[in-house]
Amino acid sequence: MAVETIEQQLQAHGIHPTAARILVLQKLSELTHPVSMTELETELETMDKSTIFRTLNVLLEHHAIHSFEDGSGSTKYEICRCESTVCRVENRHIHFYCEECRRTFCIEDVKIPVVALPEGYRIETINYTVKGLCPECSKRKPIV
Amino acid sequence: MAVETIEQQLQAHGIHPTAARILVLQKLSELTHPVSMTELETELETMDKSTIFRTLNVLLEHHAIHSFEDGSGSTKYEICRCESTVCRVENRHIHFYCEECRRTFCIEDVKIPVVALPEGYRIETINYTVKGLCPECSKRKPIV
DNA sequence: TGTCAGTTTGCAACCGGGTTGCATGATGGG
DNA sequence: CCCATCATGCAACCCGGTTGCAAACTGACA
Repeated sequence: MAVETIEQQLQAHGIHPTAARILVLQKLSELTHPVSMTELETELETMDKSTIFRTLNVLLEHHAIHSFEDGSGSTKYEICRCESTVCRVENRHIHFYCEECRRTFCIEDVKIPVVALPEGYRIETINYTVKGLCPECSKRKPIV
Repeated sequence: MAVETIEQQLQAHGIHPTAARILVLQKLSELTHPVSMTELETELETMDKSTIFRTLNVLLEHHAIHSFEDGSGSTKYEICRCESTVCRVENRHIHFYCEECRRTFCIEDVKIPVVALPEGYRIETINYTVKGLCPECSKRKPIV
């Protein structure tokens, strides 16, 4: 993807660029790890929770960002770094949730394996999250 | 697995069989689809929410049942039908969540694809849930 | 069989993520 | 410049999940 401003990214996805949307997308593009709504709330103190909520939904609907559940109890959001405006599910990477330190990792190198479903199912998105111990915590904990 | 009573199943997993635990496991073994805590609550009217909650956790800890997040917002539970008392992740089937009718389907025939993670990660469990439209709803909705 | 410690359960209250209604504020087209 | 429309903040709410505590139960031992 060519270098472009946040505003251009929004417009490319057909989203009317407002201050809130620029700020949220900006923040998401800065962060190197997926964040929850609550984390965004603390990052963007000036912005109301409901605004963040609605902004994230707009970004999601227009496929400017992804969301997924990692089992931490709160949905995580991350910017979509696809070339095109539509991001195919097989291009998305998997995530790892550490049950010890409760951090969520992007495993950029590993893409979501796509299975074949029985006739009739229409796939919209796939959630592939591995849970366990991250390398750091794994070292500290003995093998059972 | 040989035919055995719910009580025996509990004991096989090292769980002290109490009335509540038998009822919950009983109910889970009857149901053919994964259920949320709330659904269990309505199924088992006599039992308190907190009891169900704690019971599910006991069953989970002892690997008598599985849980997973389907993106509906509430965790789903289903009985573990593995031969052995430990259920390997590659034997588990995937789930499909219909965004239209909000039902969760077991796709028994399709097992969770297991990926290789970078050095250091210790895998405990994998959540693989496909979201989209189920065959029924797919028929009713035009292709975009 | 009675007693006691440890376990299980129900009740009530709580927490926090997510969601909504409503009123105000910004925006862009005519 | 004005109005319709969209975006935002505020406050309240909903609901799944969680916890503290006291009462009920259970099982081991005397």
